[in-house]
Formats: sequence, C-alpha cells, structure tokens
Amino acid sequence: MLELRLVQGSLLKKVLDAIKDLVTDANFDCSSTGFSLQAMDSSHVALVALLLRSDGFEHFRCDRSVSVGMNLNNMAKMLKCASNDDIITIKSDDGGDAVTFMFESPNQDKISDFEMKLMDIDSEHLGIPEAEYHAIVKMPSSEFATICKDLSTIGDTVMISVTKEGVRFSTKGDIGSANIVCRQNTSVDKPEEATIIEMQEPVSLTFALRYLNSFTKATPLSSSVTISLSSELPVVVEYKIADMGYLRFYLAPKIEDEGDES
Amino acid sequence: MLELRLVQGSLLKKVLDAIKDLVTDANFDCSSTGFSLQAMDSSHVALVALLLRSDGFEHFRCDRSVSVGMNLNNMAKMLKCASNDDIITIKSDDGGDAVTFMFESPNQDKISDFEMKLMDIDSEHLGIPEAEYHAIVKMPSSEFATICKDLSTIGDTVMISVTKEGVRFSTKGDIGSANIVCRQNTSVDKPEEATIIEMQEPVSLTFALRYLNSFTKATPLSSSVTISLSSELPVVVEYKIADMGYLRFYLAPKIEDEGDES
DNA sequence: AAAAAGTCTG
DNA sequence: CAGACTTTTT
Repeated sequence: MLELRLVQGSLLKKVLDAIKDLVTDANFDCSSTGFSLQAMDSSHVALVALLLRSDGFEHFRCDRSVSVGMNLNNMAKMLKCASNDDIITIKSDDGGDAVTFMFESPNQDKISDFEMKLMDIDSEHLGIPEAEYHAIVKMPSSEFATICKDLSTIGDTVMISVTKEGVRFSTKGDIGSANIVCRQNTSVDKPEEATIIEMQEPVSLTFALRYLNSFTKATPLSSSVTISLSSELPVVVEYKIADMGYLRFYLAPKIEDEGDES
Repeated sequence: MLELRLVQGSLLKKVLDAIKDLVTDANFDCSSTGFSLQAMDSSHVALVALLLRSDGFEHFRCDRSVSVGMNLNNMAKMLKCASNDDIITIKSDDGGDAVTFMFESPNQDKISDFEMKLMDIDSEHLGIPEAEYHAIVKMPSSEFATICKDLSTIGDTVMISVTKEGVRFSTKGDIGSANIVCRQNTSVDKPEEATIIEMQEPVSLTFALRYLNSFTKATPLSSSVTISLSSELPVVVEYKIADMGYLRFYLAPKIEDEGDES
C-alpha cells in the first residue's frame, strides 16, 4: 500500500513537465525514505534523477519498497487536470496494476480521481558516484535558461569555462559565434539572484545545447540552478525542490576536437 | 423595418463567438418580443437556442415579425470589427436582402457600418417543450469548462451523475479513467461562485465531450452555467445573458452500453 | 504544421 | 482596449 499526500501539488506537475519530454517511461521508486526516480533519456545520453523526500509530504505511507512503472506523458496529462493549488495524493495497492492520482481543491468542494495503468519497465539502476567537482556554479535558473536558449540560435554546442573571473558560455555556428560571461555576484537583493562560483581549478567542457535546453524545462521548480563541472565527468545540473529534494540532470561532455556525431 | 440598438455590443460579439463554430447558417427571428435564434448544429446532433429580449435593447423597433437568414461566420467576422465598448445597431428594411451592422464608438468619434447579404435558409422550427428536469446543477461556468476540457484529455464521453452528494463527471479512455465530483457549495463570497444542486431524483447520463466543449465557448457570456438533466431527455446547458435572455444548448444523451459510432 | 488561447505591452 | 506576440493545443 502506497499513499503519498502532497499539499503543494503544483510541485509534482512541474516535475513532470520538466522530465516528460526527456524520458517517456520510468520507474518511480518508493521507500520509507521518499519518492525517487532515475532514468536515462530516450536516446541514452542524459540521465535524470529525482528525489522527493518523505518528510516533504503531508502524509507518507509506503509499507514496503516498491517500484512503479509509469508512462510519463500519460502521467503528465493527468496531473495537468489538477489545479495548481490542489492537494495531490498518489495511491497504489501493493501488487495492483494501477495508480490513482487524487486531486482535492483547497476548499474540498471538488475532488477528482484519475486512475492510470502501470507498466513493467526494465531499468538499469545506475549508482551515481558522489564526485568531487572542480567547479560549482550557482546562478539564477532563468538566466541559465535564457543563455542556453540564446546560444542555441547560434550553435549546437556550448563550451562552459569556469575561471576565477567567472563562468563563460561560448558557442560557434555558421552565422557567427557568441560568448556570454557571468561574473560572480553576491551583492543582490535576493539570495536567489546571486551568481556564486566555487572553483578548485579551472575547467572547460563542451555540451550539446539540445540537452541543456531540455534540462531548463525544470526552471519553474527553483529560482536558482547549480551546475557542477569536472573534467571528464558528466555535468550535473541541479534544481533544488524546496524542503523536499532535487531534480538533477547529468550529461557527458563532448570530446573536444571531435565533430558532431548527430 | 428593423432597428435594434444594443448598448453593450460586446454581448453580441460573444454570442456569435459562442455559436459560429457549431452552426454555420441560421435564421434570426425578430418580433416585438425580441431577437432570437434556434438552429441545429451542422451535424444535426446539438441544438442552439438564443433569446435576446426586446427590453434589453436601448431601442427596439420591429414593425412586423421577420426571419433574417445569416451566415454566422460572416456575421461574426463583421462583429469582430466592432470594439468591445461600441454600441451596435442592427438594421434591415422589410423585404430587403441585406442587413446593416452599425458600430458607434462610446464618444461618437467613429461610426462604422457593415452591410451583409442575407440568405434564404430553410429551418424547421422545433418547438422545444418545457420539461421537468430530474436535476438542475448550477455551477461556475469556468469550472464546467475546465472539467469538460480536462476529461476530454482522457476520454471522448462523459457520464454526468447527480446524487444528493453532488454531481459526478466521469470518463474512461485508453490511458485510464477519471472522476470529478463537485459538491453543493453555497458558502462562497460571490453568488456566481456557488455550486447549487436541485435534485428531484438521481440521474445519470452520458454525453459526447466534443459537443460539451463546443458549448463552453459561451463561458465569457456568464459566470455561471445551468445544466438541466432528465433521463431520456436532451441535457440543457444554459448561459444566462444578463438582463436580456439566454443562450441554451441541447444535446441528446448517448444510449448506454453502445460503442462510439465515430 | 496550423490554429487557438493567453499574455504582454503600447 | 487592441494589437502583437508567445505559448499551447489539435
């Protein structure tokens, strides 16, 4: 028996909007710790990791650890039927082949329940090693989204270079090239507007903008984003989910001086 | 001679936006009582009935009862040329083959007139019998629109069931099923936000969501909608037009246990 | 890909 | 209030 009650239902809606274009089907893993998901994108290039800790739910009942496979597009469709101020409850019977999403309006006048068939999904559960990162950049998520969108009008890849001066995003394409440099800046009104660069050593890596632009679908989840970089390692783009956990995206860098294999 | 002067011209614009997708050509019937229309939709499944009483017009002259046939898409096009705060006057000479729409800006700075050719339209004028309804649900029109839209992402038809507990909208489709229950609720700030259920006996009927979604195009006309249900009878979905009349839609229920013939 | 809805700005 | 634009939906 599974019964998870989330007062801020809009969080779950935003999570699904953020990942449904990247991953079509995935297993949600539920244990007493929380509700989590780990899945490769359909082209097996990027990895998505979601964690919603149990203490972020108003009510969290999970009798035994289970893995429930869902089609994320269908799940997103159903969640779209919840209002942003609805309370969402996820229910599933052990051994059952369906999950129920219940939406309660704040004043309890309208109660909806949507039932969805579960799927059997093979998933290689990859252990993601905790790594030391050469550089960690924290910046406003909307600014990161704008940079990725702007640069993709010029080129297909972005080189992210972190130095003491700041973080540089550069691209090159048929029509020209572009560089956007963001300096560290902590003297802002609100902490979420800050740009903070923690650098152990300079690092410079190149990524496909197509994937980064997918990741920025998570922008509504958090006003800031953290980008962790180490040479040879996949970048981690993390959106914190207030009081509950995170949505992280992993993407391997392109090897320099190599053409696009797409 | 026909001359109808409507100060709140935006009402007529909204009426045409609401029905032009359902009905292509129709006769408007004008008598000393008012301005009305009754027409089947192009697939002859739904019926539209409009009434604008003469006393809602600033000036209402109709020497003898006439029926003027118009192409509603063309009429809507012309009305779109009126500003929302314009005064609209409809004029037509007896025996003439055209109608004139005159738009006056509130400060009289701009006066437009648009002339449109009339059409000869055969119309079976159906007498709609006043019926007793087993259940009458009044609810916010925007909520009804949202429910119909949400459910149509899951299925093609909706079963509307009224019990003492409230009104239930249910559907079933390939990806799952859904139920939305709205309870009676009169303790709201504004009367138009109330949900009121008058039930003589429980009733449960199934309708094609495609048509209900067309009906909800009338949502801008009124903040609440009234849904009248009786077994075996067409549902009536009514949007009151303040101080003037109503726009009603009639739709026959689907016979239960029958597959979609679409 | 086209249409419709919503949002924003002038 | 309207036009344009963006965003979403079919």
